[in-house]
Amino acid sequence: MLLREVVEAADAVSRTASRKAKIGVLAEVLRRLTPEEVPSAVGLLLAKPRQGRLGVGWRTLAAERSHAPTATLGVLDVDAAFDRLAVATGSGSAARRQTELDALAGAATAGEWDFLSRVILGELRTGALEGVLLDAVALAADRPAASVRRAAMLSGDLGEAAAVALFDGPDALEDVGLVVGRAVLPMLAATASSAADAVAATGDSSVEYKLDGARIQVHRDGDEVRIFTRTLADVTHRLPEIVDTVRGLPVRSAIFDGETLALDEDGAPRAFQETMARFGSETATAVALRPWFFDLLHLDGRDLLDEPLHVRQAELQRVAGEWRVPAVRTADPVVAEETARAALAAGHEGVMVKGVDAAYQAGRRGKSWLKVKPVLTFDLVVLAVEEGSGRRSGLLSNLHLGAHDPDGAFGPPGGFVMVGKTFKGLTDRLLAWQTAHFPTIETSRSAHTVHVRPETVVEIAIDGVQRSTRYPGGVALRFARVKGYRPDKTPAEADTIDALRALLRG
DNA sequence: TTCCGACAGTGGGGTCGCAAT
DNA sequence: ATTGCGACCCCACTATCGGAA
Repeated sequence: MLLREVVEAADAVSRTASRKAKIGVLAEVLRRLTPEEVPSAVGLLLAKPRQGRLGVGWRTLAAERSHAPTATLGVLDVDAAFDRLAVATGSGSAARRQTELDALAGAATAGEWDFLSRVILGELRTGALEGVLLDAVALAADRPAASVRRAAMLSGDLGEAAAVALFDGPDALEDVGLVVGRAVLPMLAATASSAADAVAATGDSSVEYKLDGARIQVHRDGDEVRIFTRTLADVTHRLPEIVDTVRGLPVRSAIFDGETLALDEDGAPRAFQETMARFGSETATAVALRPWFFDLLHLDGRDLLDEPLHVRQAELQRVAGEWRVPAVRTADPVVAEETARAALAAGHEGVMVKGVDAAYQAGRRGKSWLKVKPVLTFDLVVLAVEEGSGRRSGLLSNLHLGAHDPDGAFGPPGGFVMVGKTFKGLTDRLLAWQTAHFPTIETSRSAHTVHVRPETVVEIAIDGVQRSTRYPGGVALRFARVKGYRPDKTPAEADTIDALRALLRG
């Protein structure tokens, strides 16, 4: 298939808001692919190349390039070019990447290059990603969407599931199952405002400590152990101590779901940043990571995915009890709240509340898993606003937030110290208001940023703060979002940098 | 007819490795 | 040695479509 056909389909998908129409367009393209084209075409349509990330970002793409007058590139030509980009490494690789990009751009029309650029950056913005494409595969292959979804989630690869659905017959699709050693998409959680509310929704529940680390999925098959992240990257080589731990468990084969984090000398959890410094490093070993498991998807030849949580937990307790996340089974909101308080007192993030009768829904953000974390709010002052992009083009979106510095510890007394940005929590109405308001108090303007007089107070919710080298106050907001503007407050009444810094020591 | 589940999009801070400077 | 880029950990929230109720 020609790349042009994929690009035209993507353009058609962009032009309609109707999901059914998007699905129809995509299904038509999928039907015309050959088997060997399916994984790369799916990679293009999801802006997730089959090869993974190509080591090319917006900066590398910024160079001016010339294009072909007519469309001759095939889907497999692009796939081959992506192969060459993905393997470019070592001294001189940046120049080789540029050469390769020049060649690809030169073989593509201007419209095709615009599309390929978005694929390479990983942001197609056509309003169709995994969810929509999965339905399109089901339509094109005339198979139940649930079967395609299950195959995609259990193989961790929609491209592979699509190829099976389209070409290998109904039985082959149903036969795609859990394989020890092959990563499965992890189940995700929705948010609840309190442990009591969460238990009210999930009934008989497992209330578990929510740890502030990195998600891990650990597979063991005999002596072979593999560890995957939430996005299914293989990080086995970085976590030898977890490999050893799992090798020591009394199982032949198993798939564990859990979290890993670093503890300090007293056994208290270290800051997320310290866990990540170890988790992300190829060489650091000074800080040990330990696993905490909360689910078991497979044990000694038996898939447990469809078993209720309490059955999976009983098996987990039996084979890896000492590595389990602390958990309390209850339907009592009072007990759930007590557990949440205990989790926080032990230095953890909050709790997860899970219905004990629910199956493991790979890749879904279901209502049977609810996360509960405390929310803090602060009144801060807007220092600047950035122009939005995509659907926020033409609107002032991302706010620069400052805390009051009455004593001048980080600048002139009575000034404001930037502590973070946020674009979250804004409704269309607030975006429109911001866009009208901030230019009226503009002091200067740089490329995409309007700097303003520090007189607009906004209430911001955060999960906490972290140490920062980026911001002058040494502290940055974590997961900041707008709750609403506070026209009733003056900038002098805003919360102080000291109040935020105090959270660092909390 | 109204409600709500699932999705897509919009970006946030921090950390690492690596190549270029 | 330092800097900039890219990948990837963590993540919240709103708008929208279309099936469920």
